[in-house]
Amino acid sequence: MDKSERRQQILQHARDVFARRGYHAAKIDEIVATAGVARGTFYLYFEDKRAIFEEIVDRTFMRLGLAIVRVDPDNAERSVAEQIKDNIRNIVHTLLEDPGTTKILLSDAVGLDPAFDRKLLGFYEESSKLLEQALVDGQALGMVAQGDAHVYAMLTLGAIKEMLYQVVMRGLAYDEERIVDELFGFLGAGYLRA
Amino acid sequence: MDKSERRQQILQHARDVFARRGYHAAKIDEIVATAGVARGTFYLYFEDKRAIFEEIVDRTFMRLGLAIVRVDPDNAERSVAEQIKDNIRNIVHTLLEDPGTTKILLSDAVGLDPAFDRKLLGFYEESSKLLEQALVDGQALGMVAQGDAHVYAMLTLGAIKEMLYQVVMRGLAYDEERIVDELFGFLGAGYLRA
Amino acid sequence: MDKSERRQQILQHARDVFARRGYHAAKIDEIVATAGVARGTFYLYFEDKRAIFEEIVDRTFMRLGLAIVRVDPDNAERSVAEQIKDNIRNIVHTLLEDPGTTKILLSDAVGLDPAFDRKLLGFYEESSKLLEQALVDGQALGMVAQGDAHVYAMLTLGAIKEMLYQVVMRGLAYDEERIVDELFGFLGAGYLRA
Amino acid sequence: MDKSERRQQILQHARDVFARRGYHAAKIDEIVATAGVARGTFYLYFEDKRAIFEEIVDRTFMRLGLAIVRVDPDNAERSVAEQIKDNIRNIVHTLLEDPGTTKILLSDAVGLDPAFDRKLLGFYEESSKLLEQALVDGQALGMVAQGDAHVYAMLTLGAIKEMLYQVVMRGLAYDEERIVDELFGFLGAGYLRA
DNA sequence: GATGAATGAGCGTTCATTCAT
DNA sequence: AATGAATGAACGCTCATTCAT
Repeated sequence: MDKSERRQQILQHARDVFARRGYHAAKIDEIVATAGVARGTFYLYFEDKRAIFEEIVDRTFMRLGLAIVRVDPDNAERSVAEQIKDNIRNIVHTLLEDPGTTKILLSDAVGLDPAFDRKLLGFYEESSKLLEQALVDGQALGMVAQGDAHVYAMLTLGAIKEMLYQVVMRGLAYDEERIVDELFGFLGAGYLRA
Repeated sequence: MDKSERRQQILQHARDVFARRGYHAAKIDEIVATAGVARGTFYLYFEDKRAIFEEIVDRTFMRLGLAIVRVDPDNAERSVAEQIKDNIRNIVHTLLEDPGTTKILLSDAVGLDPAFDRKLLGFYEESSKLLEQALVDGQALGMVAQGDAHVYAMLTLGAIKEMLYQVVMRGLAYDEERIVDELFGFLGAGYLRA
Repeated sequence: MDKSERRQQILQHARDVFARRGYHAAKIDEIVATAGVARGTFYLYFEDKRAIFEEIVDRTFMRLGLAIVRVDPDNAERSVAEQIKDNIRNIVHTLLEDPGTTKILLSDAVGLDPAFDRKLLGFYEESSKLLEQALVDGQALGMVAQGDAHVYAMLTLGAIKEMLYQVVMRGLAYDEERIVDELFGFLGAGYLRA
Repeated sequence: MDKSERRQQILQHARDVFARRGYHAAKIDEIVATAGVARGTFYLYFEDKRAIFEEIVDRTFMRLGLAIVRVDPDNAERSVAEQIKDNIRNIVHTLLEDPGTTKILLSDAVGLDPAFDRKLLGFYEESSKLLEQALVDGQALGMVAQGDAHVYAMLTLGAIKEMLYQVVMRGLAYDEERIVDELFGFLGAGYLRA
């Protein structure tokens, strides 16, 4: 087994243990036992417990980053709304294809400590900036309501996060496309009718 | 200083320390030093570290429970929508009048351990049940869009949570009524315009 | 309730708690709760936990001291053997009329710490000195076998202690006179027959 | 140093510290300092403080168990009495070859807590059952006085325990064979002569 | 590179004792 | 005298990390 496979193997099992136990209750002992390597070996591949956790989160951030495609207002084939829906679909799909990591991201990584909070906030900031930009573009095209695009972005983020949080934490059996449709419909028209 | 004042005093400072450090980085030593009591005194009033944290969260749950008023579809004075807005206002107000506790609730208490996760999930379940009922009533009156009320409730919850999370974590200076209006507007019409 | 009654009351309940829990597991809290006095009151009557325990043991030593009557070789009415038997009877009776204290003496007080060990050893030394003197007198009268009277005293002490230890620890239902007879018979003739 | 040597090393020094201080006054700190290992190392080899103490006592029980040989009434070479004397010799020898452990057994382990009391009582029960059986056999052969064999066993046990207790606690300089002879003589004929 | 025994800083908790009322 | 709230020294144990083999 070569170095990078070994690394993967540890990473994978660490993710399982973190997802099952949460950050603090996840012991290095359980991770190495699960991964089938010696305790010292763990430290050959990762600086410390915090680092491997951070890497798991960072990888998810990266996968999410790839899932989000910049909205192009001039795209002749797909409207801004469609592109937003595509993004929602990609995000939902990315997060639900690995529920363990999603649980780590939406639950275990939250409130870990001030430094991690900043990292999380930074990522959400970045993501909502992307969305915000798309919304501003959409507003110029009349496709997005006039209003605080920054707030819209936050609310959207919150709706997505909660939906997925509930799904992974409670094992709700919502179909991915169903989730996407609900989210998109909600963004489109809310639900209150005067 | 009588017993209940002393209890309050410890509770207050514990809340500050938890909010500043997060659950695990909050040491009993810092709590008692901040509260100006001896280590042993802490244990006269609280079973253990976990118990005081749980009490802080429980009290917030209770305050929130009081803030939420059951929506009455037959109320002649306030429409379902207005009552929902009142509830949003109450929730936002309750959480923003004590940002430290809100940070604890929305950040530190998340992913603490499986038992606490269940408690959290339980509270959100209960809250969204209330909202869901209101939405179902609203649907009967034609005031809420046909659609999965349970999903609407989750998305609403997520939007509120994220908005307040951002406000308390980043110290965003949004006016309470502004937040309420944005949330209500969002629930009312989303933002995407075909 | 006057001072000495109050003292008695605490002492009595302390004895019960020590007997039930053993020295270390007996908490001042339980003693005062059982005695129905405030924690501070305890310290008005006793120096500290160790002191009350020591007093319980000392009182038992004193009661035992009174139970043991110096053997008079010139006593015309009762032979040395009879006087020894009387002593055994008194000791057994004294210890079995208060099994809780006996358990404290034979179990809880043992191995408490080096200082207490010395106290115990001192008491046993003193007691066996008394017996030893009686045996030496008996040897002069030809009523006690020639042999190391000091050893005889130790073995006698051990036999009595073990018998009573078993009785109080296991609640064996031996009749006092039966115990006395067995002990006396044992001292008289052993049990091995060539 | 391999695992079992390291274990021995810790066990040995723990025994010394327990013997010197008694169970409660023996601190893990002193044990590890004496053994020359780190605090954590202790816990690699032993579950907790109680466990290492229990192991010390259990090992002594086991050594004693091996020292006691079932008495065979049909043994043509050694009479029941001789076999009993052999057993006394073995017991005395086993306990005096390691006075520290004997002090632990006869002093520190006594009255530790109800659970340990039961363990102790259980061992003494078992041991005296063996002796009792031998005595019953001896009675059938006319070599042991008619009488309550169970009581004889207890008294014998007590005599042995006290003798060794005094020897190890006070450092009495009795020769092993002397002790055996005294004990055996005592069992044989007691000392009172009408 | 891999191992796993060893390390030791760190923390929550207990409980005998004190002391202001 | 009585109370009981307050104290703080003390200690067992955990577990992430290191390092000799």
